Amino acid sequence: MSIRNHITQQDIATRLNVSRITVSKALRNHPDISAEMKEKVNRAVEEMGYSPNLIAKQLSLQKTFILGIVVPDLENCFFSYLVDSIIDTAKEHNYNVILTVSREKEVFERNNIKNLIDLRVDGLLVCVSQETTDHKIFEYVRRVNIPLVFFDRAIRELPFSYVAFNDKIATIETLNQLISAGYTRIAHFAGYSGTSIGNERCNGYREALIDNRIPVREDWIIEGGYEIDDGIRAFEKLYAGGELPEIILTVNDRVASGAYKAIRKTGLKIPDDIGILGYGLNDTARLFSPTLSVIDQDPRKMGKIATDLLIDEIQGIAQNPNTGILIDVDFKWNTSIQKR
Amino acid sequence: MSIRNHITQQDIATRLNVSRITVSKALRNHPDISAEMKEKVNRAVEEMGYSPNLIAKQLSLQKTFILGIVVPDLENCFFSYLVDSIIDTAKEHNYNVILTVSREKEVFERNNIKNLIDLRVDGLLVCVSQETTDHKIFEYVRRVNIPLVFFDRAIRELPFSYVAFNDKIATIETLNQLISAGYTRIAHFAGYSGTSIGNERCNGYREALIDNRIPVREDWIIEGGYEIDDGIRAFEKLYAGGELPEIILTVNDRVASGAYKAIRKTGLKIPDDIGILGYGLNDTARLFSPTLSVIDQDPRKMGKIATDLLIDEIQGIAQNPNTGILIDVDFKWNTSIQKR
DNA sequence: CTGAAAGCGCTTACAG
DNA sequence: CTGAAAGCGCTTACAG
Repeated sequence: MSIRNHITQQDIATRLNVSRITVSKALRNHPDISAEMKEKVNRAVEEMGYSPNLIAKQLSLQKTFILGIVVPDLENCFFSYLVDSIIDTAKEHNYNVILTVSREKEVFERNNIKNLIDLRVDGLLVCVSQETTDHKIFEYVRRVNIPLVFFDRAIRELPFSYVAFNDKIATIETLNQLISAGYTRIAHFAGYSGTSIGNERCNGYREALIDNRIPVREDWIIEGGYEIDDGIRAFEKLYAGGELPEIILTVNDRVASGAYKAIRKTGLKIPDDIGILGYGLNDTARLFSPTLSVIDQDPRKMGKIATDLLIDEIQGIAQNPNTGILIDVDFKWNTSIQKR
Repeated sequence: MSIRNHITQQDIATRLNVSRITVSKALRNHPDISAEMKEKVNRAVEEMGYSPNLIAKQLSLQKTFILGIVVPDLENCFFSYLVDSIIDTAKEHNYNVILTVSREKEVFERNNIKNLIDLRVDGLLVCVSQETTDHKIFEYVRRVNIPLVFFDRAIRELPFSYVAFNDKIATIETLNQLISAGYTRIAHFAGYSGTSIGNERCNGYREALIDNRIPVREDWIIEGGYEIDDGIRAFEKLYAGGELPEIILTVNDRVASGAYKAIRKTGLKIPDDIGILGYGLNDTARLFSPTLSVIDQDPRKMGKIATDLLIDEIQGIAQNPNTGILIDVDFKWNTSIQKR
């Protein structure tokens, strides 16, 4: 066991022959205290290596300047970028961040939130796990009156603010752009229609075609999963069907990667013979060769908006503690689709 | 401003008509207290929605069960995997984690560490920024006697433990394997020789060739940077040289991606005409088509080892508070290099 | 301009 | 088996 060597305000006070209150006030630059006393205190702080005990401060102020985060999965770069941006934004406002991971498990999510409440974080940022159906823990959050903002995935019927991407609109706008450029034969490697992400994107795809009076071919909507192998399987199925589209819209970059592999195997060339685009991060897209075109979901933008919103609510600035913000998404036309 | 509604031990005590000490003891399962009293307390906890104030507990225990992390850059998947594994391991031991990012800036690093000390974390995990030259903050950490473990990048002359990859050995073993398979013409797209990573890897490359009596061609060691464009430039330079190697060893996956793009542009095929491998994560490598062969640095392994070591030091179990651990690295022979 | 008192919510010897 | 006392290191009215 180690013994910590921390100087306290009392130590400074005894050295300077004043009371600890004087030191406390001097440190907070209170008008009560003379400039020269503050000067003396600050010098002592330097010399003695004083480190203010924030735990004690938090206890007496009933405020921690800590935000609690719950993400489902840090191995997803999307979330790590997001967390990075949350930390950045929090820091601007002098908040620290305790990070927890739910691994998409409802139990972990619940325990993490409970733990963060016990730690008396000033606010919570949570991206709900895929499993979550029970709302009890969120009702508890409401009851103890801790501000919470959902990001990316929200439970919209609960009285909390949320920030999410406008996937459907983004899909429609992107496809409009491609269709205006002359593309009409577009297939979709979809996620599962059971998930909200898979659904939103697929609905956007359908709507865009219908809006442009392009018939929706059900055999060109291949529902799979979210992994590389799903992309491989989907393309094999499409290829077996005989007739090929000009462009494939994949539900994420991993599925796109699978499609690349499968396409390459047939000897077809991207983008000459077939074009691809996916939802994802432009940074990841650039690792692809040729660079994958992406409906670019900017996690940093989301992190900043969510954090600013939360801090506004903590500080009582926010007008409405139940705001929903949908972020617009940009399309990055990269070299995986020929310009026309 | 919101008013928090937290139940305290006192609230439970008044309801049960006992003193707060009795409640405190019951909650910690102290032998002093009767089973039925504990029963009553636990029921009250449930009914009243008691959330123990960990801040107060930390203050009186002089222990926070919080680890402070400083990473240079969360936008690097390597670090986010690492952080994920740190969080996992910390949780196993009932520790929470406050995460900070230095953005490779010495000032931020120093401020983050100071802030974490003020927050009275029980221990520190830090990956030193590229800029860092001043050791003062680490001497301060030593003086206040807070356990610290360096990971990935360490300042070895300081009296702290560290965990790092054995890049040089890994390079030599990987090249030995390729050379035994019959490859002898191997080029290297190196990082900057000024950085320890660039240096270690390049030295390993040279040593492996020399060990195998293969002449080192200086025109096949192309020093560049760590980005996609550096990979493109490097291959263009190599290609302009006329004679091509059988295999290129790139300093990371981004440089490998650049090489893929440049190679593809010339019409050459991977792996038929030329093979590639790089240092990196196998997960990222799988996005490449064909899948990039990697000297696979497992960040999860590093996170776990570093965290276990730190917690051992916190709990006074560690034998030697100045241990150096070098982690072995595996080679994943994927489809970007033909099997022979 | 300086300080004494009370409090934040917990824990830990110690006494009965 | 239960509780009174002192303490963790800070802050904030209030009094002088």
